[in-house]
Amino acid sequence: MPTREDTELLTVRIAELYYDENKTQDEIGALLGVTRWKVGRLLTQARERGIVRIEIVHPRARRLGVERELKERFHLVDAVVVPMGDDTKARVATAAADYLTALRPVPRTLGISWGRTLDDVADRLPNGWARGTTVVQINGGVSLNQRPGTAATTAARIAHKAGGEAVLLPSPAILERLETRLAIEADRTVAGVLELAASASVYLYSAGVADGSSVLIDSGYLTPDDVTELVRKGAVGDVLGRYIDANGNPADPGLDERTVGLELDRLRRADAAILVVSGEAKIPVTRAVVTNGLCNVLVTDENTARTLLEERALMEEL
Amino acid sequence: MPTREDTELLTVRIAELYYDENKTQDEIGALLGVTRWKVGRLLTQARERGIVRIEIVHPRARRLGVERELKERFHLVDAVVVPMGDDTKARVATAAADYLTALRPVPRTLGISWGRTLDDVADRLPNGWARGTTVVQINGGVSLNQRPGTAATTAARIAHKAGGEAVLLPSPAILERLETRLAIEADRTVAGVLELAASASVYLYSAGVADGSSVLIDSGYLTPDDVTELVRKGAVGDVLGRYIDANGNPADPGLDERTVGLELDRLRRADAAILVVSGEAKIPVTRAVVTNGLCNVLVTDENTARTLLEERALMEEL
DNA sequence: AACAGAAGTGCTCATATGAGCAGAATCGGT
DNA sequence: ACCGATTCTGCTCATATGAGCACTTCTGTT
Repeated sequence: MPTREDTELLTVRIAELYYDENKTQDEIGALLGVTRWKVGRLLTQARERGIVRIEIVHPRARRLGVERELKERFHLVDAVVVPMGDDTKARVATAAADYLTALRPVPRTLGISWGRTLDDVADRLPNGWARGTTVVQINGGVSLNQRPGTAATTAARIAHKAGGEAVLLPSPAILERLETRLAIEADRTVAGVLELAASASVYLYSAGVADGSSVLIDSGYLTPDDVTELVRKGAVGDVLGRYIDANGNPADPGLDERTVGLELDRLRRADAAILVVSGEAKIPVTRAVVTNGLCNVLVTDENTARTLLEERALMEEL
Repeated sequence: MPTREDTELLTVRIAELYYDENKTQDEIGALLGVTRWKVGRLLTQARERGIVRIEIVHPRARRLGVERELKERFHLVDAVVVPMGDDTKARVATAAADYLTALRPVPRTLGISWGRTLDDVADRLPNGWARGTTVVQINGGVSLNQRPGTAATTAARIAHKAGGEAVLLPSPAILERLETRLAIEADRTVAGVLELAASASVYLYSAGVADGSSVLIDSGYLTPDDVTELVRKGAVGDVLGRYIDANGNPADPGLDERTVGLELDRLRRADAAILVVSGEAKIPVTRAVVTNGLCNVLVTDENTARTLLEERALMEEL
């Protein structure tokens, strides 16, 4: 009787002849003394069982299978997953730019956050990616930043490449007192921008990690101690400058009320709320965003995607 | 006009849909707005240009392409090349065992050398690999070895698994004086074995490196100094206990005349002279054997094979 | 501007291949 | 040892695919 071992060896030989030598299944059958149907079946098995591995090696390759799983498990409209590489972050940014360029209908108004990731995406958008799209900032700026103007230039660049207008949010990200926030939001300019932001159909944003590396610390809005305290309260990271816990709720409601920018709830009703994230550290925030409907399109790397899916799979086993 | 970049991206998308999503070329064409013929052509390109990489992942996988090149360049009857892995040596041994098992016609008499490699091959031969094949040792034994009997047991094991008889060569590998060698070869038993060895149709042997690691040093036939001297004379390694230079000639004719065993020339006229080698260190001997017709079947690892081919390619560029 | 050669395109047609199915072989439990 | 259930096998047939071929479109040269 043919043992498991034998069949496997036969399968390997068949795979070699088929994929390396471009022989036809018929020829292989004749050569190895099996029917061509068996050859076909063993080839299917070989692919299924991973003996034959077909890989697409390209910086712009995607992981369609993982994307499908993500969409299904997290009820997303779309997902873009790029394979890992030494330039993973760049690949994710390129993928986001590609996605935005291909997005139909082309958004009349696009709301964006700011940060390193968004900057990378702006870099990679081609000129003419849209025709006359208005780009509006959806969370408070970084006037205190060492690299002044980054937030503003990101929006300006994206708008410029679309042949459209950039609308900046002339406000700090976080204010010291609730009253100040209310006052500044009452200001006609700021109110107008926020209104425009709320009217956008598409949002593109990233997320920050709740640790010492936060841009909000760099920018002087928070101290490292503030962040430690936030983490103690359950914060996993920030979206649009707002720190959320694993359930997608503000980790510190008091702080949240002093934060200027789009309400997170608005994201749930957007045509496209596109979260762009990459890197091991951001997995917890990403999970929070994705499990709580704070985005409906996720652009990320394979590692992040798979981690999210694994955890979810484990949970379902209970 | 479509730029190179565009086409490449299109190719990647097509490859993903075809290989990851099992869509038909027709469907892909419709989906991406190109004719199905273009889809087919781009897929061919993708394979050629390495964007799509198809790999057979299995310890018993082989490298048929490299094998073909080896056969052609070195005028071999056959070549077996296994992919690298953490168990490369084991793979090569298994491949040699497979080859021997599949060899037709089944040899009535098989001549073998001894050593670690041959031992590994013996281990991996299945019971009943042949029916009644006589296994004869073709070079002097290792009576002085710390692990006594290895050489004898190798032959015995191979013979046993074939349901045949083992014939051992009861002689030291190297003698101190030419006269002694002549005397021992004149002895009826030894002469008989050598005659039988010369009558074999198939030979299976490995090769040794000319350095301190040589089994002939371990066995006490040579001192490290002897080997250093041999290297000075151009020795690259030994085959059947005989040290050869890059041209396949005895590195030290005097020594060669004191070595007991089959003449290397006999290998050139064998139906199958199967060399089994693995490992970076053995590349020089392998090259010597292979370029000088001292084997007509080579069983080795991918690294060795590719190195031999590259060198050859370089030479041809001149 | 004209043109030869190369590269690319859409097509026909022969062939390779997978889906689906009925019968054979094998398995596992009593 | 029996029989029901599953797996395996060889097949038909519809479909997917690559080779080959005119024809078009570039490209670079005079």
